Amino acid sequence: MMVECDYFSAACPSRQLFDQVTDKWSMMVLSVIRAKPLRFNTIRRQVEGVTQKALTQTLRRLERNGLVVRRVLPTSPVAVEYAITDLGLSLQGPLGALHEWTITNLDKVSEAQRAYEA
Amino acid sequence: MMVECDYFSAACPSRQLFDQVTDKWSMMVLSVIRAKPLRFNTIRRQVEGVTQKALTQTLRRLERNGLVVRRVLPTSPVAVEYAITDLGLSLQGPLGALHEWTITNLDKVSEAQRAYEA
DNA sequence: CGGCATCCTTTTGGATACTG
DNA sequence: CAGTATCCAAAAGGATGCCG
Repeated sequence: MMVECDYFSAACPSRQLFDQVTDKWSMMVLSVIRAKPLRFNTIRRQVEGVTQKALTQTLRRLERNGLVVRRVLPTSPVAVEYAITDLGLSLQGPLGALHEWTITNLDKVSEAQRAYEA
Repeated sequence: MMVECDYFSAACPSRQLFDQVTDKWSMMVLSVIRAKPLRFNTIRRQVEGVTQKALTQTLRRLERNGLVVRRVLPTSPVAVEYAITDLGLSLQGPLGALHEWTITNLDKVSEAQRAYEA
């Protein structure tokens, strides 16, 4: 079933989802766990600049939205693994394209910024 | 020239650009002015929920990044028109794809959310 | 009409300490 | 190791008033 949704309506539920998937850290987290599931502190080390608090929040939201699954491994001490889901993988396409855009157009944007200051 | 940029490095300039183009209002503003240039208050009315302050900030940033051009029409009282640039148009592809994703996967996400609460 | 400036409230973010 | 809880600083957001 397709949800009825006006792109510009404040009530449109896809607006909120859009905000969540374009979150500052979500894209990077999804990327680092794409190849294989990773543990909390491994992700933390790879995503430079993320705090423990922010990473926890990001992972919870990703999990809640079905983009990531959390698995507790019964070792001692416990290990926790985060894996990307099929839904998460399907998001990577659009997200990657957007990131590609930022890379390829960084120069044009920088130039525009210099022009703007003048 | 392609910028050297490590996706996960905190110093990577594309990170900041990514944050800016995935801004809450940017996508909607770019969409509404896509067909033809619009004036400030017209945009404001179409993008439901945006405040005057937020719209001003969004437009300034879009302009600064070269995605939008601001034109002052010498009428009385003055009219100000915002038009999308070629760079802005090139961003619409990836941005639109991402928005498409949110629409088509809203159901799956909602289902995941229900599952998560349980 | 299209803003900018100010004020104030609310949200977010970082740092630190503590726990199973 | 993988968090939660707390506290404080910083940033964002809304409301209002004013101006060219």
